Amino acid sequence: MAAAGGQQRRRGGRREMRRIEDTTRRQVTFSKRRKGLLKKASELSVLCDAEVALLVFSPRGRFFHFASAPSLEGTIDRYISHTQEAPANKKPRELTVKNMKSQSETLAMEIDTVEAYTRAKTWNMLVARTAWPGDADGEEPKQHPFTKGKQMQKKLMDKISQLQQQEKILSEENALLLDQGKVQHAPIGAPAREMNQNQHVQDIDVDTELVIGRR
Amino acid sequence: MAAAGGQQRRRGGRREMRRIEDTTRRQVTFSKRRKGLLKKASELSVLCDAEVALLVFSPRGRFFHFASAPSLEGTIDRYISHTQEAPANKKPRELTVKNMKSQSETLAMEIDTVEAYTRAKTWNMLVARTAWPGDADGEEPKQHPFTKGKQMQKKLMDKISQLQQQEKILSEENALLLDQGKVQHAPIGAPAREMNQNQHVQDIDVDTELVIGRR
DNA sequence: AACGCTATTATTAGCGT
DNA sequence: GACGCTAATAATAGCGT
Repeated sequence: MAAAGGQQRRRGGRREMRRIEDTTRRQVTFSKRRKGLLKKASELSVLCDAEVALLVFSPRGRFFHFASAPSLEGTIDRYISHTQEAPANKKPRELTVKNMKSQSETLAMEIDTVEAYTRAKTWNMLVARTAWPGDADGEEPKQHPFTKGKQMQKKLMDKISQLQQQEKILSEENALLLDQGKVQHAPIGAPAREMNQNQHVQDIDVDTELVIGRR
Repeated sequence: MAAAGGQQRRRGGRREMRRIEDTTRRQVTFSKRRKGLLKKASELSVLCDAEVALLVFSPRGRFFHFASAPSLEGTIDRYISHTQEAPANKKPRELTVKNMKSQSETLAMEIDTVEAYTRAKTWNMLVARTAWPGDADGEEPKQHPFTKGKQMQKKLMDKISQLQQQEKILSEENALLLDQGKVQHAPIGAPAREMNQNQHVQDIDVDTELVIGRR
């Protein structure tokens, strides 16, 4: 039976998982969900003693982030290290990144880390990445051989793979271009001096209104 | 009504926001919450057209991540740019967009490589490296069991739908970009010069609700 | 150890102010 | 357009299997 036009809009009901077209709603939702996401991230890190880093760019380019570690860079750095040193099977070359430690200790080092990262990233973009963070305990990333064959799932997986590839390819254009735009130079203006591990959540953009946490 | 002394253990009840001491529970919780967090991150990116990157290191050092952009590096890179360059500083995006065209051709070749590469690595990428929403494993040190029933299939189906959506969107975006060839659609360092330079109402002091554990 | 179930809270979309 | 409220779903802790 068709509801007589008076079908109220579901509150908090199931949402269609696709871009909200209405600008206002999208913005409101972004604000609310961002808050929730940051909270969740924080909770995960606290409850489970995990290191979590979250980066969010709003559609308008404003940046928000959360990091359970003292610095966002620290976690990113750890990630880089992870990718760089995972499998020894195909280690192309020792990059400068190798020298880059993890966990910043001083500001200078932090900056240095960023520089190293930039170089590493640049290199990564130019050369195919092959390092896989499969393990951290010294365990080698095994190639998975379908323990239990579920054909249906495999099919779906394949479909996903295909779609992901396409998605990746399509987006690669933007990413690649943008990256190439700045791989040329990575001059760290170094106006990041004031960054300390004051808060784990921090605003970076000028206009940003991030600031979670309490004063 | 006053609960009789027999207060059952709350299911899903309010949790104390501090590290879970019990190892087993912590691990289980980590698995569950990680899954949820990744899903949330995904939803935010899709619904609000935001670029989201999430990095998670388990206490044991295993790495999980989510990135709405094709590559995690891409988002990290964008973040670096943000920190390095003040919003006032405009970098020549024109060149970037310009390059896009010429790069598109080269890209075709790249794509082929990437495709092959991806195909080979897809499994691991999906399962071990990229923890996309729908992934529900624990901290298993090795590979993904990945054999859960219909729920899994449903997740996969959902993922497919999602990817199809994104693919469509990306196609449109790319088409638009390539067509116009000078549009400043670039989501990077979004030009917000006219945005809200004068609305400093509450730029700094906003959310004080994030404080977890108490409200 | 993992999966599924379910009670319970948490999150949140829409709306009014 | 931010804030608070409410309805309705989503997330999830504990437990059984």
